Amino acid sequence: MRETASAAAKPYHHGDLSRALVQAARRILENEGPAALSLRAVAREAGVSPAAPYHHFKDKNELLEAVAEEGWEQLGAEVAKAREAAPNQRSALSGIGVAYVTFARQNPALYRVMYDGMRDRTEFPEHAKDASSGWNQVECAIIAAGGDPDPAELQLATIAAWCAAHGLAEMASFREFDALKESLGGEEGFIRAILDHLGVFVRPGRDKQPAV
Amino acid sequence: MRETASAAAKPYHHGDLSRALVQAARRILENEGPAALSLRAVAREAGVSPAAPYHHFKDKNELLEAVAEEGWEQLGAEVAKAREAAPNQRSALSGIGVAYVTFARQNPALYRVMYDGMRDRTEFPEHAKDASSGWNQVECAIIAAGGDPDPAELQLATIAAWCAAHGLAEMASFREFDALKESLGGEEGFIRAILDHLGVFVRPGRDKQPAV
DNA sequence: TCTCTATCTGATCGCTGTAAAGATTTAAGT
DNA sequence: ACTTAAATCTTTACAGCGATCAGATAGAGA
Repeated sequence: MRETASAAAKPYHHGDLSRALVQAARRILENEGPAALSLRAVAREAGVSPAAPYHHFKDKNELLEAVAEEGWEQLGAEVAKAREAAPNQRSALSGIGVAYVTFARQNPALYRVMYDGMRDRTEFPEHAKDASSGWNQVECAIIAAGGDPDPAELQLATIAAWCAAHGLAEMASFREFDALKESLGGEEGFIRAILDHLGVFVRPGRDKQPAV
Repeated sequence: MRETASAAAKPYHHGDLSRALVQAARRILENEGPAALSLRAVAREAGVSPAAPYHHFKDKNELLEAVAEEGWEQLGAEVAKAREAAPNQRSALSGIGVAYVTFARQNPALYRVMYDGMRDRTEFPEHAKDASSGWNQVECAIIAAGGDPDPAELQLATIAAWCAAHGLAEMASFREFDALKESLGGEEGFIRAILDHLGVFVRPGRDKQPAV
């Protein structure tokens, strides 16, 4: 039967296309922006006919979801890196926030695809259930930062943190704020200042052992 | 003589098409969602040919901007209403936050158009410069709530508040949070809890005279 | 009245997403 | 090895989209 699509060397007539399509899509996103991301353009970029993608994705949306999925994984990895790099559990939360917004700022087209996919749903996306997901990591960091929240409180705090980071990710692009950014020591200083102002990422409490 | 958009027999010249187009667009948005909002559909809904809109708007984007503009005005009005209804200056900020998110939740398609227009810009939109704009009202409410912030602090606080509200507006649609919402007394309780958690809308300080 | 200009229509172009049918390659069963 | 079934890719086609342009129409001003 078919192998689990994870291994590479899967020479067919054109290789394992579904992966190539996602990569092509990301290349177009980076080079030409979200507006240029048509299914046909992706097929063209991958060197196949316009109809070929339909053997791997139900429709354009499903391809975009695959692209978004990769984005969420990458974001999760960035968050994890920031968490590990933090000197203590409390500052970990702050680092996560900065990492999140920085990722969004550095991959604006990808971030857009990630959220465009979410806006059509009423169910929280699957990727949040992975242990390595950004969402779970924020939860763990909140627990680790102390305060021993009950489940409802934890969910509330996580939602709040996510709202702050996402909101900032979408607001940070305006030139209008350039002067303020400069006075705060550049982009990262700006991000940190807003997140600190929102307070979610610097909760009171004692350090604890890492929960994950 | 021109009839004021009040429907009548259909003359060759519509009378006030540009307004009718915006209204048609909003009707489509409410009834069929953002995906159905094509220029041709708007023209159809307004009863004109597909090319007619181009005599009033440079392209589709310009029409959407007009729709968004109306949305921002409406949002500004809701915010103003909430501000006036507040018993004191400090609770005004909280009321503004709830009004903002509630507006976004009750007009999701319109809110989407409003922000889709923003995501392509690096300049903060014009509507923010009006005294009645939501942005200016948040600034005034922050000043009125006390704390005497210097300009940079004021800008920071306003951005932070906006991030929180926008982030929440986009996160509040997930069913995953239904149980939490219920336990917090419904949608508004949920909104208030998150915003309170983020703290922006309940800053310390004494009441002051209204600044605007 | 005649003309000018703004507005609206109709036809058209290139692009899009998607479907259906045919071709080709790999895998499975004997 | 030979046949058959399944998976993959191409070709062709269609309807809808944004946009342009030449021409029809109507109201305003001379």
